[in-house]
Amino acid sequence: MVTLADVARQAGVSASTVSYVLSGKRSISEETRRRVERSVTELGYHPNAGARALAARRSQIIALVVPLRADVYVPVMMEIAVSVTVAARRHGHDVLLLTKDEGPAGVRRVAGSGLADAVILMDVEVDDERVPLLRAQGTQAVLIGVPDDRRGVSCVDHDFATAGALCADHLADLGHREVAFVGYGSGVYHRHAGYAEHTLAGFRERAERRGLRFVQRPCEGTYESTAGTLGRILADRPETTGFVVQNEGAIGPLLGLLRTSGRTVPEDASVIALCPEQLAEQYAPRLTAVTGPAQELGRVAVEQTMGRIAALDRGEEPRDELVLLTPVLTVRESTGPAPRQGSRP
Amino acid sequence: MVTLADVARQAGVSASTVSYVLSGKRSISEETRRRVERSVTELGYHPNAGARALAARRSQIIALVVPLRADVYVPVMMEIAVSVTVAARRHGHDVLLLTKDEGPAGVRRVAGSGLADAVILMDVEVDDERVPLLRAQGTQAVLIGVPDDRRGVSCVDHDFATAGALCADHLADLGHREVAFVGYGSGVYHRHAGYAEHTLAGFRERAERRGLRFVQRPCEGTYESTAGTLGRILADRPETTGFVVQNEGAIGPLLGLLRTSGRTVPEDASVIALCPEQLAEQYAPRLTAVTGPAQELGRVAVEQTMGRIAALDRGEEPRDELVLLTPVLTVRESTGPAPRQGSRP
DNA sequence: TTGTAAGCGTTATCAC
DNA sequence: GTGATAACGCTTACAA
Repeated sequence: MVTLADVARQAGVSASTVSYVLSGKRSISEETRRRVERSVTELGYHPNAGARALAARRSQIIALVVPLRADVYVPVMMEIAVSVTVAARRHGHDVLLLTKDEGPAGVRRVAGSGLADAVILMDVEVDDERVPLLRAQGTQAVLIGVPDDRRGVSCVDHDFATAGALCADHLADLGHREVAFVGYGSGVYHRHAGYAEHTLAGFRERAERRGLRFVQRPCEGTYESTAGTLGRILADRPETTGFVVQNEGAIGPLLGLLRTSGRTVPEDASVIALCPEQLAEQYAPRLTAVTGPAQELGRVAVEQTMGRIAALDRGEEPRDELVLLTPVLTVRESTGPAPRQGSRP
Repeated sequence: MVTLADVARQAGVSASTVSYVLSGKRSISEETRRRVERSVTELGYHPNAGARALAARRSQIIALVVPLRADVYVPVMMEIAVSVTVAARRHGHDVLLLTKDEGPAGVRRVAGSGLADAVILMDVEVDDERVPLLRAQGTQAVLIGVPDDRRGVSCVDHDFATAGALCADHLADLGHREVAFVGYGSGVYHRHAGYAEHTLAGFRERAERRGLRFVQRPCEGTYESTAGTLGRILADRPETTGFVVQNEGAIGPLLGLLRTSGRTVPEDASVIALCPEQLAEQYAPRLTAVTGPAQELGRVAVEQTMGRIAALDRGEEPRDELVLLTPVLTVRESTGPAPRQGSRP
């Protein structure tokens, strides 16, 4: 193994000079710099990560905790993980992959041992038990998701309220007057999951402002529950022509059931989904959808992480940020102008 | 930060004793062990990862290189990544996530700096440029996939030949006599991608042995190419009743086209896919499919990695293994008995 | 069974 | 602009 000392010897300078050439933390004469850089490449020197971490008290590693089971749509999770990795590399950091099933212990371990300089958590719960631990440990952390108490950490998430509002606007723009919001199972709302509540609130507020009549119905996402949900909607409000679906599991069944009930999409009924693009593209007809920028999520999380570490290096207290990313509406084939009143039998 | 010395002081023993209690590398009296363990928990001691890596010359980290783009079906990739992480933890190791776009440089960096003790590569090409580098560096490596020259590394992959054979057997068992293999685009075969060639060879060999008549047709996986492929098959061999599809992109189109051509699956034509379970479950009808055990792939890769590291620790030369995992055939709704001869118009 | 001490390869503080 | 040198926190012969 090639060490700093080896490079120093062959370049005819001291070890500290080599170190400073590499870190750029003090001015070096052109002459010396060149000699050192030459030796570095000639010998194929790579600074030892352990030694560096020990001396600098920084590992240049951030830990990323991913959910073990696919609560999130898996390709999106992967997209976030990869974008975190790529962004971290741009900042000279590497990413350590942890699974959520290690629980708080995993976070304690990597932060406590100095293995990671900071952690990024995915799949955050409103009362996530890892957050108080992070705070107590003084571990720098960024959450992808927003817990109730976010003191001591930074957060980034989709702007669900805007997502909901975009749906209401789009349907209103198309002339729909009577619409339905097919949400998650009622359990999700009972535990006050932020993404579900904010979406609904954003939708509701905008729908009211635009003068839409609407119903909101929970839905478990199975075929049966979707059938039940849709049946009730059509029984209560037979004039409903616009549907907003947030529950990904309900999309397929809903499309099938609408067809079965004799309604053509988008001629008789418009459907707009809150889901990833990949998913929206996959149905027939392809779905008009509101989608959050998954890669941005990872990139911003890394920026926030770096910001916190930098603050610490300057001896400042890191700021607890909250960034909400604006989703975009992509119009595809599943939405169209509202049918004329009474055109259905 | 709590250090070894802190623990030693409060337990009234030397630093090395604490170290040995923790590593179990020499026998310790019950009395001492208890005192040390008590201090460890009381003080909340976590061994410093950098210091440990520096002194032990082992980071207890393995690097996992994942493809950046979804050449592989993403959920499966994620499943493998997670299973690698979980398996590594069981062996006291952590996983560093690298993306393939860093190329050979990434591998050189993490191994050269001692950041990782070994690397696991996904998405391996037959003439992968990272393999010679690994060999030259003496970096311990395990590949998920099999390159042409696998000297100096261990490999684990699906047993594609068996997968192909299982397809032939199943169709033969159901009484089909005339079958078609819808493969990948011809480019894949021209560059001799192992998974494609081995599957086809396994299928062919077994089909011949079972007396099946068959054609093999490449297919790019788009709707248009699938239409072309199927059209040619039905023109050349109108009596074809069994289809094997390896190209995931071609599955949806094929099912749609068979329907359009007036053939009902599985009454008129049987379709068997080589794909992940999740995908097979997702079509209507649900697909009979041959699937490799993705989680096993990750687990075995980690076992192989640990084996190589252990060999090194014993001063032995690590053995270059090749493990092929047997896929399983799951019968679902897309295959059935061959229709009676001439039952089609 | 336990202790002493010499590294491991960097970084960073002092000096010059 | 450059060079000694003392940490950094742990592992592991070597002694006792």
